[in-house]
Amino acid sequence: MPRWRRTHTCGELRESHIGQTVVLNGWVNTYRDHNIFVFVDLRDRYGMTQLVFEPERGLELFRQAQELRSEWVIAVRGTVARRLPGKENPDLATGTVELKVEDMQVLNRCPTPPFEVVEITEEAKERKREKVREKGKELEGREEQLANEELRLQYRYLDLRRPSLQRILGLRHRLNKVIRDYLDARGFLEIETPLLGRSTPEGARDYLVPSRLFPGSWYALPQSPQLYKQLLMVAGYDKYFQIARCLRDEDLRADRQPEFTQLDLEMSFVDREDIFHVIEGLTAEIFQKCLGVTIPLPLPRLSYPDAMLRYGTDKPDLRYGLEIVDLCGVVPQTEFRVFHEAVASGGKVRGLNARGAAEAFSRKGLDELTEHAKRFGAKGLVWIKVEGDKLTSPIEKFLPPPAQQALRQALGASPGDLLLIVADQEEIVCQALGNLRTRLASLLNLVDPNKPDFKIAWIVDFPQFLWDDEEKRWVANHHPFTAPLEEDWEKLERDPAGVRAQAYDLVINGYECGGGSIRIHNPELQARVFAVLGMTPEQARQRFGFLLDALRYGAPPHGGIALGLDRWVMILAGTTNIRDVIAFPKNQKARDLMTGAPAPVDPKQLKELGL
RNA sequence: GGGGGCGUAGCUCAAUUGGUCAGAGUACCGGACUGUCGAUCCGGUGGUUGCGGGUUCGAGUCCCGUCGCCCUCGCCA
Repeated sequence: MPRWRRTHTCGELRESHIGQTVVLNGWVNTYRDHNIFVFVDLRDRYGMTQLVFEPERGLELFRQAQELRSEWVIAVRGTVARRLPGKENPDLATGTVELKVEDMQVLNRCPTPPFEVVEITEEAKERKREKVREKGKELEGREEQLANEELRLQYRYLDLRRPSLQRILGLRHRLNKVIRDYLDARGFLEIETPLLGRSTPEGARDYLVPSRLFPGSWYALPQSPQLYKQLLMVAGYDKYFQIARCLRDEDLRADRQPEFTQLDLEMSFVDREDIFHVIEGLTAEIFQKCLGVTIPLPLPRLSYPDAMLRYGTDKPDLRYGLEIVDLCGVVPQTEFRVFHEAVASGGKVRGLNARGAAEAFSRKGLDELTEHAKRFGAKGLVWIKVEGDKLTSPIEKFLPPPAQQALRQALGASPGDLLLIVADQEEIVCQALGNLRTRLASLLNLVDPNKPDFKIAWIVDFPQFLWDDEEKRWVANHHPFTAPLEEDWEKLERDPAGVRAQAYDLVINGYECGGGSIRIHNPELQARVFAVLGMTPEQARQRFGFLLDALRYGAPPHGGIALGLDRWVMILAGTTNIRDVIAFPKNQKARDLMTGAPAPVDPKQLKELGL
């Protein structure tokens, strides 16, 4: 091999190397056999270099070159040469030179791959289109499309050869490095915590691991290192972080995998502002070093109630407006029974203004919007088209002139606008309008996928508890160790719904990218919170005894946050599919199509585990 | 568990209302070609239309079931 060890990578050669004898190793990306020349684009993760084979270098070598096929692995030795004038390839970083091959070793052959690994850049496509146009031919409808994702996941090692996936994994590496450097420079310690732990109630479904030595007992894989990091605070490791794998046995989504990675972080002797400060600095650093984008600081903050009112969600996409407006004040002037009934029964009437969108939606389009709203529990959707000084709507006859005037004013309506209104219980109004808002943004192309735009905000003042109608009890909104706002402590027992938590989420472009809180460091307060959650002291002791004990042994005030790194990479990379940012992801049923996991095991293994 | 979408050649897709429709591009194989770069040109191989059943003179197309994949609701402290 030493004779064939590469001297350069496939992305490296430039005009300065002209005349040098070099060795390249890589995969055959494409080959072009011209009878008297063979061109090969040799690819590795650094780039691509054009190889030229000519018969005068030896017929044996040339015949070998004609045999080359996609994805063969080869080593070549040759002389770097300037390309002929006018034959440069502007799509390649190495496009001014080529390698005149003098010797070659086929390191491995490859059967015809199940799908093409070759990736054509947008620039190359555009150049091709231009060429076709010059020749006066019609542009053929041949657009590159990726093979079925199922197939690509099955042959993940082939799909991962694609430059765009290699770029994303490179970005992911860079993100990890920026985080480690940033936190290291500020005195944080990276500490690992166990994967085999104890199952805790509340929260997501655990992945369980049977114990061989204690038949019938189980470890749980961590949903997050939450408890351990609090214990580290008690232990005096006042600035901790970990890039930690977390596992939750819940159903998957486009932005959710059963195993994912968090930047887990915790600090002692801090309040919310200290956490914000660290994370805002880190956020700016990440965007600067990964994308060269400057994020203005401090980051804006939005209270949970405000977010719910204006955007219908606690993770609003702030890249566009379409803000929701409360219209309860306008209802008395209308004669629409549905509005009056909603308000009378404690519900809300709210709407939003899709500016200039009246033309964009036909009757059919409006029906589709209505269907969309209904999917989230709304009984209907009121639409109003603003046409000059006239309002066109199915409920027009219930809107006397004063009501029309008031609606226009409340929603800031101008001619050409489309107003959409939902009346129902508040939760449903929020869900319906919140989802309508994102739907409209997509239909109206309010977000340009090719123009990087990052709107980052903190969501604060979450409620401490939510009522679980199924279990008929209060559940922790964030988690049971979150500290309530001090001024709300007195409400704990008499008005749980009114207790605000010292919790915060970090939202980027509509994705929840982080969440954390100031924790409870006082065992009495912790016991009171457990009580609200319906846990008896005995249950609390049984489940979290070690934490309650630790809090008694000199726990410092502390708090922290966890960032969902997979989602960060998604946003940095501009993809909407979490599988694009994980080297070996699971499919939607949590299967690994490449290895076949999960799979049955040998009965012998089960017997050893007492199963 | 519910809702929606998809499944046709190795790959990406097409195939009026059920009626020579099983096709195109690409890949692959063979040939031509003195500078290509998604090479081009000529020719060829390649299909149990996911699987099973049904309706029909006739099913890729309609019906029922089933499997797989994607999106989504529930779920995800």
